[in-house]
Amino acid sequence: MDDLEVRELRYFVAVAEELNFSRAAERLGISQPPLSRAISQLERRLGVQLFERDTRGVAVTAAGQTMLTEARTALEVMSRVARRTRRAGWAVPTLVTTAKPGIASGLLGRIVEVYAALPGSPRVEIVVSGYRQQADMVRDGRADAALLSSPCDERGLDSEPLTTEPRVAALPAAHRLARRSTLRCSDLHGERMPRWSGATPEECVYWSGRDRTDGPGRGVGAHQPEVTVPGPVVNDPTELLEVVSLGQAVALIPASLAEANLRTDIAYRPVDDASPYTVAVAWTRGARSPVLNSFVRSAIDVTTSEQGTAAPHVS
Amino acid sequence: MDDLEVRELRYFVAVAEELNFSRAAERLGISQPPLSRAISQLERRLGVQLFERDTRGVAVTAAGQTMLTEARTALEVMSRVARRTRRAGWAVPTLVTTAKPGIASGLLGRIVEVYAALPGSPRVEIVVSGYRQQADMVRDGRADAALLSSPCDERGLDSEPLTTEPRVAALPAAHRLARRSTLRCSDLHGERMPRWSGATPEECVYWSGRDRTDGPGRGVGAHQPEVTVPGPVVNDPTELLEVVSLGQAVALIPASLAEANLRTDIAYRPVDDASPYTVAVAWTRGARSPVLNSFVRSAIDVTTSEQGTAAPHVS
DNA sequence: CTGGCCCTATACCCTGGAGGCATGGATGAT
DNA sequence: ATCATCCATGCCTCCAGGGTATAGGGCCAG
Repeated sequence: MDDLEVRELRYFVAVAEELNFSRAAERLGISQPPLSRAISQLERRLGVQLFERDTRGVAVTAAGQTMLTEARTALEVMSRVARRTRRAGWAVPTLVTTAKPGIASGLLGRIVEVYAALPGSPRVEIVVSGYRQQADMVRDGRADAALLSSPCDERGLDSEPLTTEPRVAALPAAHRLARRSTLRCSDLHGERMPRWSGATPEECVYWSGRDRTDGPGRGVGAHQPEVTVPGPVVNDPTELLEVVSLGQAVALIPASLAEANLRTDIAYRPVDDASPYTVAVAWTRGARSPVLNSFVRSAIDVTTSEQGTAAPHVS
Repeated sequence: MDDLEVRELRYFVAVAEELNFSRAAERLGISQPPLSRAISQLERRLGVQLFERDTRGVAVTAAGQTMLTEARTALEVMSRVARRTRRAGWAVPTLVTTAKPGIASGLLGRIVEVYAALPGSPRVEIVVSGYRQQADMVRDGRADAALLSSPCDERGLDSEPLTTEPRVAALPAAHRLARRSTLRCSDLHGERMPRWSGATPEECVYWSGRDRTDGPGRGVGAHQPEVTVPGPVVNDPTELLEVVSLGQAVALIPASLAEANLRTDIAYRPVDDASPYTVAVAWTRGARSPVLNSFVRSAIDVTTSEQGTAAPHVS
């Protein structure tokens, strides 16, 4: 019968995240009583109890939990509508692409160069985005396509792999593991791993050699708890290597990065069972306009032609 | 800055579909002037012209076209939030499944039987749904899982194939093609094909042997126009065979249906290049709760064990 | 036990905006 | 020329979302 409104979802999410009506109200820029009322009305309309109010704080019920995830995606989709439409209305049709710093100026730049040379291709914009922002930018419509470096959260996106390369452990030259010629993920358990600035401590596990994404289909995999330890925060690859060199952490990095930074104070060792480092081009699930198609095609063409001429990896 | 509201999206979609403000307003249950104003405001807020009003009717601009698709999915997601949450709030946790009539009572019934016997499995409900409603029911949250018979529109869903079987042409015994031992899709061009009640004439092509779904990834396929002709409307398999027997149409049906209905007045002939008839279990993209996982597992188990003992197909 | 403290819920008022009604203006059909 | 059709504008009404004030109920310090 009655659909929910965006406002209600925002209110609900705020309360569910703050677990406190007053703080949530403040965050929303309204006062507390209207918020209480709105949530009550919401619960009454849905006929479902979303929160367990027990006088000292608020808890989310099971139903509230499912609503929370649903509401988050719904809000995402709603904001995407506006962004996409605005962009579609631009006088000059523009394909917006994004990637993280190193890739944006390198691979993405080359792809765009090839793509822009095609007849009929629109204006292309390259946005450099920060830590793991790429997927979100595509999801909420700020970008049409992105180069993602795995592992990352590809929910809601379609993607096509471009390059894949093994990952190696970067160790201080004097590290005990540096004497081994190859390693396994389990060898790194207990080691401190650098965090990219912007990453939460939990996200550190992404760099511990396992993919976050569950395998599709039958892979009904339970996650094994990771036992690497969050280490110092770094802003760029140079900083990361510096931290390793100082013995403050151990990092898993793509082989090409190791190649480009051969140093006597750092030992690079292949990690056999680490998930490979891949770069993929991604776009909104289901969006397959001609413009997007030919961009994806360009990305594939550029990487396959480069792959053949690439230098051999360090061993 | 300012997010759109659900109401605005509904208004927009109504106008875009009706291409007429008055009719759209009527459909929305409001009068025409507020609708005009709402759309104007929407355009002003987005800074994008959505409609081309040229005094006699309304046309959708390019930007409006993209907004239309975005808005449709957004509305879908919004209504899903409410449905899912309501369902999650039920006192008795329940897994809702759906399939079309024949499959619901047969395969789905057996799957549910197996699943319900598992320890810790919740209450299961089987909803019988009509023509191609299954995917929509999962998309909008009325069902958790569905058995889809291909070809069908799986956008927004994850799925896992269960059974696959060839499709055969059902021909009147006296039909000229009945003298051939095998056919190809092109042989059926120009033939009348029955329509399932509820299907639009265009959807008739789904039964003409080609898949609607574009191949994923690099398959940037253009659709070939189909040249089969919509025939009489039928409600169930028996009716379909009756129509064929009377010489009013020719149908492509799964081999098992042919097997179960061997008749002297109908000839079944394999069609070599028809896309196979497959049944898949599908669920909302990304939803992978333990409950859902084990249901999918049950579905796979049941079909793989049945597949081995299945009777051989007619030839 | 009691008085502050920290929550959320209730009561009451006020205002912005959604919607109805009447009408204007433009264009095509007859 | 007249009418029909269709979208836009102006004006009014009314409700729901929001603010302020306050009540009510646990928790803790003294």
